[in-house]
Amino acid sequence: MVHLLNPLLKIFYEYCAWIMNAYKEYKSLDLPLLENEVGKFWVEEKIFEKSISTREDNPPFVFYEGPPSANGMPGIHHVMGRAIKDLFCRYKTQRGFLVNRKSGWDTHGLPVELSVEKNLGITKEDIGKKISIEEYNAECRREVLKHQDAWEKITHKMGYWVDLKSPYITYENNYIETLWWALKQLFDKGLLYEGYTIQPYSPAAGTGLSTHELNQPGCYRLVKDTSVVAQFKMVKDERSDVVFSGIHKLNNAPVFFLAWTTTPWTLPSNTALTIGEGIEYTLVQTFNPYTALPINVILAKALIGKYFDSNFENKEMIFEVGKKELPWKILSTFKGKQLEGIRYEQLLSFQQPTDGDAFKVILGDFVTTEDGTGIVHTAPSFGADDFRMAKKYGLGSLTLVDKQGKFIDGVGEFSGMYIKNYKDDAKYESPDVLICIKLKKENKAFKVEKYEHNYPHCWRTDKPVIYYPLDSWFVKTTAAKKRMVELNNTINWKPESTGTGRFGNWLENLQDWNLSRSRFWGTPLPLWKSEDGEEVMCIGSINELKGQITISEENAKKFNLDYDVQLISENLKDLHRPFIDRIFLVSKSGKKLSRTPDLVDVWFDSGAMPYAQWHYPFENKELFDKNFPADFIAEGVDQTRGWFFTLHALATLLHDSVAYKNVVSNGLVLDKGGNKMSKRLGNSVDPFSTLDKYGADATRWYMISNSQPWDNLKFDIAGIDEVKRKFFGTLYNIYNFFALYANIDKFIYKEEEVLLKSRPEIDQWIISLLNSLVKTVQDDFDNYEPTHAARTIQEFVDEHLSNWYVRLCRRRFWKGEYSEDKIAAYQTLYTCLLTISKLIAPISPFFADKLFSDLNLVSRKERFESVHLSEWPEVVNNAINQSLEQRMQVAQDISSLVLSLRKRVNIKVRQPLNKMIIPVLNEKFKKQVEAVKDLILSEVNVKEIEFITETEGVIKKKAKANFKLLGQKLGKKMKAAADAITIFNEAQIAELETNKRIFVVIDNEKVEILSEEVEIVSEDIPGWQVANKNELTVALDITITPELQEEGNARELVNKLQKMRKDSGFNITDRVILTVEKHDLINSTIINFKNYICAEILADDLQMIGQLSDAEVVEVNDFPVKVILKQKK
RNA sequence: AGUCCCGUAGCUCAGCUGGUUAGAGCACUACACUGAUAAUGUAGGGGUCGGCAGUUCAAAUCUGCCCGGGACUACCA
Repeated sequence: MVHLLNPLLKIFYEYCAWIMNAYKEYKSLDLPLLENEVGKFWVEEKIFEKSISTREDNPPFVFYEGPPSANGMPGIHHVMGRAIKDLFCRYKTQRGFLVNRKSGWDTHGLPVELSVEKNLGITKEDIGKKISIEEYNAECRREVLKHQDAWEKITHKMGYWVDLKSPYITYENNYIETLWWALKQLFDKGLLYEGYTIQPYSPAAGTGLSTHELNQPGCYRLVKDTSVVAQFKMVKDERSDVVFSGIHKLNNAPVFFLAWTTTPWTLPSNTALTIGEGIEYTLVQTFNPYTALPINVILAKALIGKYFDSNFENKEMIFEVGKKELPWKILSTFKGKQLEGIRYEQLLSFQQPTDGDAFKVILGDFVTTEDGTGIVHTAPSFGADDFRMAKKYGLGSLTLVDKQGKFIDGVGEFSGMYIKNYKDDAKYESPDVLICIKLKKENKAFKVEKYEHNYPHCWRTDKPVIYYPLDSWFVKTTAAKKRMVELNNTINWKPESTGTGRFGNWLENLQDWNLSRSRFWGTPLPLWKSEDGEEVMCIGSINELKGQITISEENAKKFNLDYDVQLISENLKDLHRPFIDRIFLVSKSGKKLSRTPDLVDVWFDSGAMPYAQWHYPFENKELFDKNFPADFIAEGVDQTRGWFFTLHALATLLHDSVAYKNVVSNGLVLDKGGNKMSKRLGNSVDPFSTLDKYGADATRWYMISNSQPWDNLKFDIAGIDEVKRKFFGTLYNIYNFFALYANIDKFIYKEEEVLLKSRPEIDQWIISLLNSLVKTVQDDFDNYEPTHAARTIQEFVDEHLSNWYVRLCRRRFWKGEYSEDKIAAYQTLYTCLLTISKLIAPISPFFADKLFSDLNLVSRKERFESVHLSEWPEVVNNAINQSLEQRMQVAQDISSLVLSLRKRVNIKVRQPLNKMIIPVLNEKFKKQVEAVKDLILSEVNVKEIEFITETEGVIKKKAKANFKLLGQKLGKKMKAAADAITIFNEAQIAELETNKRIFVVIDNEKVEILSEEVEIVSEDIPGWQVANKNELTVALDITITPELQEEGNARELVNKLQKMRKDSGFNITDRVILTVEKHDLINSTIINFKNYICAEILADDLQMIGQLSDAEVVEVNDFPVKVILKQKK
């Protein structure tokens, strides 16, 4: 790897490699360096482009890129999201699909505007005054792609394959033109309409506020407002008979609804009272505390305690102003439902609504009995809930406050008063207070008090916000609600719950889509309206607009307008404001139409990307047809009601189709403590430095394997390190091991494939596992379950390939002739590595490609220059051998048991032992073990396996209930039966085995138990050290005979001498001469194992001498041996 | 407030349609391996499976309620 730093040296080495036909060997694993190199290779050889061009005629797999805003810097969560997108696109490419990946940039919207305002030190009010809209928008255009280079850098660095050369950009004219086309489609279908909506509005700033702005820190503040419980007088008629009939004849006092408000200024605009359908209300006889007039009031039963003292209940009905003892008495109770539709007299009748019914009781689901009276004062103009209710019941509204925040004319003494002190008037009197005084005097206020609560404030002016109806254009999504639900049911959501739950519920409660934004930098609404509001024209293309301009030119003189058509046309090169605002059109009836100044919600921009990215339908019609709908999209779960929704809504409305067939909504990336990352907290992870340090592959692998994409990821750098060590380190070691010996033996895969059945058992086994692996991984990717795929691959590499196959086969690679067995070993390992390179390619594209190339450049087995152009491995079903996999599992289990037994009695593996004993309960099991006997014996350094059967009489059997089978059969008796079975004696077990059934008495009832309902295991061999795992039992003969001791000593000595060789820096092939000082405890070992020792340490001579000076001392099983090891020249 | 997700060992996560010793990796401790070695393996300790009820012969798993973390949406008269 080091040599790659120098290009000349690199060429030289590659030349050498070519001449020598050798696999590259590495000194260390440096992922970032490797990725850098592979990344360059991709660029130079245009691998990404080729991955598309070579599949030109294949079926497409359509992917949509959700456009990021280049206005902000990429964060680590983008790496996460893009890793998911990338891996499925790469996988489908490997599966042979044509996967086009057009990138895109989201360029409009508030964040851009805010950052421009911050940069220029201006506020929204300055736009059009201190700075022209033209200059402002030019600034936005510059600002928005500020970080584009950073985005491109991270894209390359993380190995995200997306076509950056021809991105769609939402501010471009072509893009906007498609949006207009879409809007016109909706307009023509009658799905675009103008209406009121209640929005947070700052009278002081004279602007509506987005919820985004309202969520700025510090906007909600604790304030003290005058609150009032007002009395709304009930009208006595048929509807209210239910109430009046409950009043005793002697009581002639009027009946009032009590409703509480913290915004008394909205009371003149009241048009309804809302109650809860299921809430219980009471009619209470009492007095007005301020006037002492006898009254009857209605309020929620649950809230009586808030206004009445239980001490005065049912007291004599006498009261004077100023007294505290307010007597009260419950006359009757009702369910909310019974009160529905009852009318009341207007509280403050300055004006009457003209747009609908008013002053009646309605039902609303939002009413609670947590505070207030359980009856909600409803002013449709000043509350979103109120507005919704008004629409539902066809209620009229009153908007007696203007946009400056003052009462309009015709509100009596309040006319012209500001509802809050917006002008910082020192002598300001609050109409809230004045209204309350008035109500008190008129016997219409039941309780007035200061109330402290949280109320939103404008973050620019620090003044209270009000909710105010504003003109807006809507998309009538509710018209297609049913269809949207139906289509949604055909979408494959990952996870499913997001689709059915979060998204599904959202669709069920769908509201019309408010498109209007009163901003500057965004797609202008292509709507021109006459002054009287009666005629509206929607423009669907630039050509159409040009045509209309020509017509309007002729009319310009009529309207007395200075109209420079040439200038206007030139300015059409930019469809943004302010140019577009200067255009006026003429309606068919000859009215002047001017543009509605609103912009389109940016979510419309991105939701229309399937069409707009191709400038459809003005161009690329065929291309669009082939690329709609998408097979796959992926974004964060926070986009559920954002992009996922707008895509779906537009596709449904425009094409009666889904926009995407499969969608992965991934979770958030949190810090390692599970907190949201934020710059403020300083816990955000910089993606650049992370990728620089750990590499993209390790980062991607970590992200994908650590948690399911839709679970939040607790991002911990240490986890990446672990992945690097554990997974890539292991894989790298395996490759290096392979390369080392393959180069020595000049294995370049030229020989004929050794038939699978001619290969040793262990080769067949790993190939079997490998094919099972391919199958699993393929299924996982097909089902959009990348985490399981990654974990399965990881387990295969770690547990099976490295820790079992390579470890057990090491000797096959470095011992002996270049025989068929050796070739089989090479071929097997090669196949595993190459296949793995393909399986991991979607997740870790760099390392995979390097592995692929390193193997393939020598073998030339594949005709592809990159793994990403290669074909997905085919599952060879008849290579999968379940019983082989099973018996290898048995071998692993037995080895593990023997090792644990050795551990228990503290005998190291280097000490050979004579035998182990395995009880066999059936012939099949015995055959299984015998097939893998040699592997086990060499692995655990034991000389023999002895099988014992019950005929020898040493096995102690135990019975255990099969809960699943017996539980279903016995039900309540299960527990007793299980206990009975556990204490079966040998005779009972024997009976069960011979007769295949046994009867036991449980709860005084005879119960038949069949042999298949019981598991029989041998858990113990009396007198032996045994270990169990499931049904498996192993006993170990731990007797160390003098012969075994000597052999153990010999091995120990060899081990120490090998270490000496290595420490002395001898080459692997150097010959040596060994001299050992005589010692009673070691002499016989050396004599008996002389040949073995010499062979292992490559000694040509071994001498034993009485006294040895200048000797080194090595500890051999706790006694010191003096030796001299000399290199033979 | 509503909708959805998550809560299993100190940490990160597996545990399928309920079935009896609740698993892995990291970390920790001990030991081993030493011709894949700036690697690796084995063993051990460590868990009232967020809490409480319920269904069931049997609940980490199913149901309800509650608590905690998160996301989105809507906001309080």
